[in-house]
Amino acid sequence: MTTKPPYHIAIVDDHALFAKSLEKLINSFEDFDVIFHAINGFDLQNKLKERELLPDVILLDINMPVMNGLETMEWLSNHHSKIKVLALTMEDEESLMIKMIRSGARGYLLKDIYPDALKAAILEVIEKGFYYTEEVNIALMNALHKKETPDADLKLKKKEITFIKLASTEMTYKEIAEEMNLSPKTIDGYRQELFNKLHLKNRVGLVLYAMKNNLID
Amino acid sequence: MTTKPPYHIAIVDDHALFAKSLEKLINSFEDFDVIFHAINGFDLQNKLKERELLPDVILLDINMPVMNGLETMEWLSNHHSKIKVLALTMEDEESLMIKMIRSGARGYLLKDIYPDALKAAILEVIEKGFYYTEEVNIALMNALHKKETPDADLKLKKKEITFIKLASTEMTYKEIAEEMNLSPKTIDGYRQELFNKLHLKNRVGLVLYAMKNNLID
DNA sequence: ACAAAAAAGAGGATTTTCCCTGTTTTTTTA
DNA sequence: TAAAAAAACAGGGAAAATCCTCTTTTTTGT
Repeated sequence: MTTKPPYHIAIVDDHALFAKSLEKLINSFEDFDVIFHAINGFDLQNKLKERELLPDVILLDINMPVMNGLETMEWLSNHHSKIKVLALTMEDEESLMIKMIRSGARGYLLKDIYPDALKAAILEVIEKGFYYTEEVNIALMNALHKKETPDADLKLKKKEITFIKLASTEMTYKEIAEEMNLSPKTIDGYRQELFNKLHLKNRVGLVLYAMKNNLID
Repeated sequence: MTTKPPYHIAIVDDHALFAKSLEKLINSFEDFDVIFHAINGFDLQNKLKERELLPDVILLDINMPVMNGLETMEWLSNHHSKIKVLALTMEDEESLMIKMIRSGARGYLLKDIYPDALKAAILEVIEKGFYYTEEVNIALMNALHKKETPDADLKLKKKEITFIKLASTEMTYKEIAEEMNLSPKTIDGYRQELFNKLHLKNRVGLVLYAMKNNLID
């Protein structure tokens, strides 16, 4: 399966100014053609359905409000595994990087790279199938070498997430119990369970966990 | 003082990919010319010093690591008050918006706007001297109408900030007291004082305050 | 140097959080 | 449909956090 120029690119990013600028930049590269722009994962799903021409490469922003990069990546892996995806993000968070790659992203780029690097990355993804920078390699090594604390991707239940969000406010547990229509003792059970499996010492730890995992803010 | 085309624009943003893309976009507008790109406030200072041609408008990103948008804006007001500055940011935080405008920004743009809106904004800044969107006007109104709660920019003492940072960890107050070489009772005083003046109900509130004000993370 | 202000510290009581070991109820699954 | 698993709930106690009023020490302004 050899892809031939012009290469078709799609951009998924909720910041129109960035997306449109990027489109112009990429179109200025020889042999590259931006075929559409989606503002989030849902929009991407619709646009992929209604078009017969699929992109060769998708540049996927990770931080989006409606359907974020990770969810979108998982959907893409299941429905369009042939399309190569380059994740695009503002900050390099190691854990997120790992998750994106595990979900099928072919590369991971920070938005502070220079245009030439982007062009090289897209080309490499098309030709070699992946593009890994030094940072990504280091993160991958770290992930492999850590025997303990896979800690990162254990799944929380809906009620646990609801609880964490409420615990990350000024409400008391009693108030949270009322809000969730559960006994304070049940709430206490949630708390204890979460403390145990997330290795937390107190409620502040829970708030910090919520922050790091984008459950709040 | 009438500015004539071509209009000279400078971009200050640490994300090279965005900055370079934006440059291409703006250069594609008629009568607009990007004369340089700086990656933060310091870089901007240097570039303004070493050039004889000054920009008419600066597009200034607010979230930068080295010298952020607000600090840069204040320097610009003092040293280059004739250059019009449009603040550019990912998210609309009302308090930050107010601060930027108070420091001399002529307008405030979110990165999710469309290119046409950017072009219109730059033109309006050049012609009318300012560009205020609906959001900014609302924020300004809110700021004016709020008699109480200037709440936002009250000054915290060094030790209070140290305390808040430590309170935003899993340490107990006793441990924090040891860390700061103070009696637990003194720490309790700090806590109470902060609760009172920030209108907080508990320690979680303090952590949330620290988050919102970038004292942590 | 001295009064005023700010910072540090204390006593003591109440509430909330935290922790452990259980039972009862509901849901899942073989 | 019976057994197993998960979810909800409870008692009771220790630790931490919260709240109030108050005294002592240090710093500051003039």
